[in-house]
Formats: sequence, structure tokens, C-alpha cells
Amino acid sequence: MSSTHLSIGDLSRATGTKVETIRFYEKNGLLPQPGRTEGNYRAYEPAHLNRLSFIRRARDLGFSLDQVRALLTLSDDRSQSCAAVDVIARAHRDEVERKIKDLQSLKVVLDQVIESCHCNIVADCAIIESLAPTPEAS
Amino acid sequence: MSSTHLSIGDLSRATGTKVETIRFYEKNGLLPQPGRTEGNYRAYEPAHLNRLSFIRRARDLGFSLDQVRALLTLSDDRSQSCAAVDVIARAHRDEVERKIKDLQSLKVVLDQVIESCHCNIVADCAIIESLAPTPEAS
DNA sequence: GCTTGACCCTATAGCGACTATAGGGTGTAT
DNA sequence: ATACACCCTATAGTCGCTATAGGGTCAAGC
Ligand SMILES: [Zn+2]
Ligand SMILES: [Zn+2]
Ligand SMILES: [Zn+2]
Ligand SMILES: [Zn+2]
Repeated sequence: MSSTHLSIGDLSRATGTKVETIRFYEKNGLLPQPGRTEGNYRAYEPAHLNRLSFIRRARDLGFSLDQVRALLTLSDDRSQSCAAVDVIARAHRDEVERKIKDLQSLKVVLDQVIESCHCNIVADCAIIESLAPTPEAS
Repeated sequence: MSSTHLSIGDLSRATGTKVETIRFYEKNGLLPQPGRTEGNYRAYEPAHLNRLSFIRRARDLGFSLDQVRALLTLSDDRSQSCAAVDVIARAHRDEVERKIKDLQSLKVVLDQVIESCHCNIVADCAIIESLAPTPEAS
């Protein structure tokens, strides 16, 4: 009950997280339930702010909430081997890598499709044609 | 009522689309409602197959369902200018480009973070540290 | 003392694009 | 007759929030 308590709005401003999102993290077990004031307001400790910052940085790096949960659990048990941390981070990086490759080959196709449109009306549009099923063959 | 009718399973196999997804497209106005057999089974015409193929190719290229709907409408009105088609395709390509760039800069950070972990226990783990809020500064 | 306004609360529904489940009916082959 | 593949509707779940409805709390100003 010291004066160091923070309101949900304080956490929101400090981390750039919407208030609803903070409540969402609590409901989903990422952020522990804080104490309450007499008026039933959430009263956070500085540790909550640290934890929320951690969550936001991990989310900014694209980790899923499940991965963030796992990273939080690992970071709480500071004597453990960090091999599990490494596994999560590498799995995520691999997925990012895969997504980049997928999008790059997608862009190649989109570039070709867009480039091929030298027409005026939809009937001749090469973009539409590239989507339509083989128009001549049965 | 000719013998050319196709069941939902036929469309599913022909396009690699799950049956539930086909029903979902119908409910969301992408695929027109087909006739029904006496047993209340959907009975598709070849035109439905063409339309579903169109949808799938557009989805494979990453267009949103809203974009697919717009492309379908445009492709139905074959005398129209294809400028609107071009706008949709370029907007989508620009977004793909943006996503690639975002993921590439994300990957740079992830690579750095992962590379920095030469530790054994979580207490020293550079990955966890990179997520935790500045540990010394208040 | 009373109102205004910023802030907070819970509970619920919505987004996109499906996917899965429950609880049935149909059609055909053996 | 019964097994089985297939089909039907309706509803809820996924992910990571975001938005809404319908309230309660608290400090400041008049
Ligand atoms: Zn306290
Ligand atoms: Zn064109
Ligand atoms: Zn027919
Ligand atoms: Zn480490």
C-alpha cells in the first residue's frame, strides 16, 4: 500500500500499451493479477511494469503469446540453462526467415502479373486472366 | 439437373479447398449459392468450379477476401476499364513489399539477439537481457 | 454540495480467414 | 441390414487484440 503503486493508465503510458490490452494480458496469464485499491482499481508494483515491458519487447520482436509466456517462465527461473531460450528464439527466427522467402517469391509473381497488364478493359486484363482458370483448355 | 453437377466434395478435391471453407465462402458471398439435390446436397455447375478456382488463386497470391470479392465483381463486368484491377493488385504488392521490409529488419535484430547468447544459464542470457527492461538504470 | 470530466471496472462481441465440433441425414455397396 | 463415406446446419474456437455497453471512482472547480 505504498505510494509506488501504478494505475493501469500509468502502465499504459509507460509502455505504449492500450489499457484493454493490459487487461487482456492479465486475463490470459501473461501479467499476474495486481492488488486492488479500495475503489477496486488495479494497483501495480514496479515489477509489473518490468514484466509488461518484457512482454511488449518480445511482442515487438514477433514472438507469439505462447512463446512470450515460455520466455517469461524461463526468465523467472534464472538458474536454468538458457538452451530452451535459444530454441524458442531460433524457432522464431526460422519462421521469420521462411515468411520472408514466401513473401519474396509471392512478390515475384505479383510483379509479373502487374507488369503483364497493358490492357484497357477487364475482358483483356492479364491480371484477371492470371487468376481465372485456364480459359481454353477444358 | 444435368449429369455435369458437382458435389461439394468434388469441388474440394478439384481445388484443394476444405469443404468447410467452401461453405464459408458461400456464407460470405464469394461463391453463389448452388442448386440442391433432392437430398439437399449442394449441386454445383462448372461455373462454380471456375469461380472457386479464381478465389483460391487470388488467396494464394495473398489477396484478402475483400479484395477477392472486388476482383470477382470486376471480372464479371468484362467491358469495364481494368484500372480498378490494377489499383487492387498494386496496393497488395505494396503491402507485400512493406511486410518483407518489416520482416527483414526484424530478422536483423533477431540475428543479433541470438548471436549474442554465449551463456549457459538464464541469469546471464543475452537473449533474455535484450527483452528485459534496462536492468541498471532506474 | 454538486457537477464535470478523466479515469477505472466487468462482460461481451467483433475482426479475418478459416477450422473444428456436435448432432444429425443421405446414398451406396455388401 | 448395416457399414461407411459423404453431406447437412449451427455453433464455437483459433490469435491478438480492439471496441462497445453500461456502469463505478475520484479529484477539481463553482
Ligand atoms: Zn503493493
Ligand atoms: Zn489489366
Ligand atoms: Zn444445373
Ligand atoms: Zn542465453
